[in-house]
Amino acid sequence: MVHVMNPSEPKTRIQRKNTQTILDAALEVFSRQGFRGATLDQIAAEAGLSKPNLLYYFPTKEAIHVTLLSQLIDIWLEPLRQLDPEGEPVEELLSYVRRKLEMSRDMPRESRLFANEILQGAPRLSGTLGEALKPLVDQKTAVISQWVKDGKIAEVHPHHLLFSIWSLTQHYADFDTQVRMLLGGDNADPFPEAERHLTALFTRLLTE
Amino acid sequence: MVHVMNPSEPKTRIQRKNTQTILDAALEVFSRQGFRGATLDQIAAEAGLSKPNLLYYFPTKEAIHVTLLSQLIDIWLEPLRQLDPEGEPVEELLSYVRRKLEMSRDMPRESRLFANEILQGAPRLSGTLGEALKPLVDQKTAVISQWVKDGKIAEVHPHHLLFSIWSLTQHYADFDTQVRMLLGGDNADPFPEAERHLTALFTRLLTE
DNA sequence: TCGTTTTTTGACCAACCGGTCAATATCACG
DNA sequence: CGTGATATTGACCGGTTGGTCAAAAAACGA
Repeated sequence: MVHVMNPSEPKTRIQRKNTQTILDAALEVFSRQGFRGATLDQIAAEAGLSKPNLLYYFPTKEAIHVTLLSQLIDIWLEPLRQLDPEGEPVEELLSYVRRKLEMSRDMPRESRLFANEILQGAPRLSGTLGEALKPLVDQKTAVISQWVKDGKIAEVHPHHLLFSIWSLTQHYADFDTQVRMLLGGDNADPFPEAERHLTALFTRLLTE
Repeated sequence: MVHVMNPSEPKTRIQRKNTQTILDAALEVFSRQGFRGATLDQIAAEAGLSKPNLLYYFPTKEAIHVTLLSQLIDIWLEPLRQLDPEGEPVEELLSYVRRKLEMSRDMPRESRLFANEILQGAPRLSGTLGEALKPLVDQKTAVISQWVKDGKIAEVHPHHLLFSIWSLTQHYADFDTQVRMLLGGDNADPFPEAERHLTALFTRLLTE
């Protein structure tokens, strides 16, 4: 057998290191160029490996992409999973916003990879989206809906509340170029101010 | 001279029609695939023309893309230009939100084209962005800043307020696939509910 | 109508693309 | 050390891509 089929359980130390190097380089390139726009040569150069060497660890270009996306889904949904139905509603939602914003700050490439995929109509993600994302969202919107009914938070449409949280937080990763250009010449970190802004925004929205 | 150099002033009726057909097809393809992911064959097929015929009207693939982007900038900034410093602050900002949301509904391809370009680091747009977008944003944030000082709207960071408006409204175009998937099996139009949601959100944010 | 200009296209090209393969280099281990 | 398994690579391949060109077709104007 030539290709490492299960990257999460590589046999040797070298395999573990190189599969990780490749995935990291591929994340960099795919997140900027999209699937079709990225080339194996770009990924190989970014990884410091030769192109045939890439294809020693992954059978195809698409296999690299699929591996990245399937790893992404779990990471991506984790903050929403942590939303606790038993917690204090406003504080739970504000914590969720904070966690999502931290992910935009610390994992902007993952955010862009996801954005690229959705922009293209989610051709390689629609399956996973329906299986993993939708059930979780249905479950959590039901929780939010109950919070509204109980008068614990102001009246909001649960789905559109989630859309708002996603769009506002991911904007700072996906549109980073525009954000930094408009916030002035000094390359100050926009995230502290973003956190204050979003905290105020959602506090006013949820407590009315 | 072979190529039509100024598409806004074509000589003949055929040129006007075909340049427009090409730009429309290119918008469809570029907005989904990004610049590198799109091919001239795809655009030609979408336009119902032959590939050499495309290159009779535009010298290169990049020229088509640049033409689209430069046309886009004007359309894209128009709603912000209409923000009237003399108007009623809250109503002005809510109208701006409404105009941006209408653009997401009526021009989703333009929104995705813009998103794709920023995601890639705005390599073909950074110039125009600095010349056209930044001055306008500086001017309008000053207006918003004054509104805050005068106590006409609640305290908000002007730049981040604009980022919020952009991300929330454009989300419904750029992430349309995800939005429709999560809002349930029936393909109901999400925009009426989105407008109610965003109106409530910004009303609560701005009037505190 | 006929000659000129504009438009369209089939055939073609060099560069690039994802992927293969046999040969080579390196590693792990008794 | 030696030897088998693992890892790496240069050379190569067929298909695709952006772009060219000369010739044909269509539109236009007198």
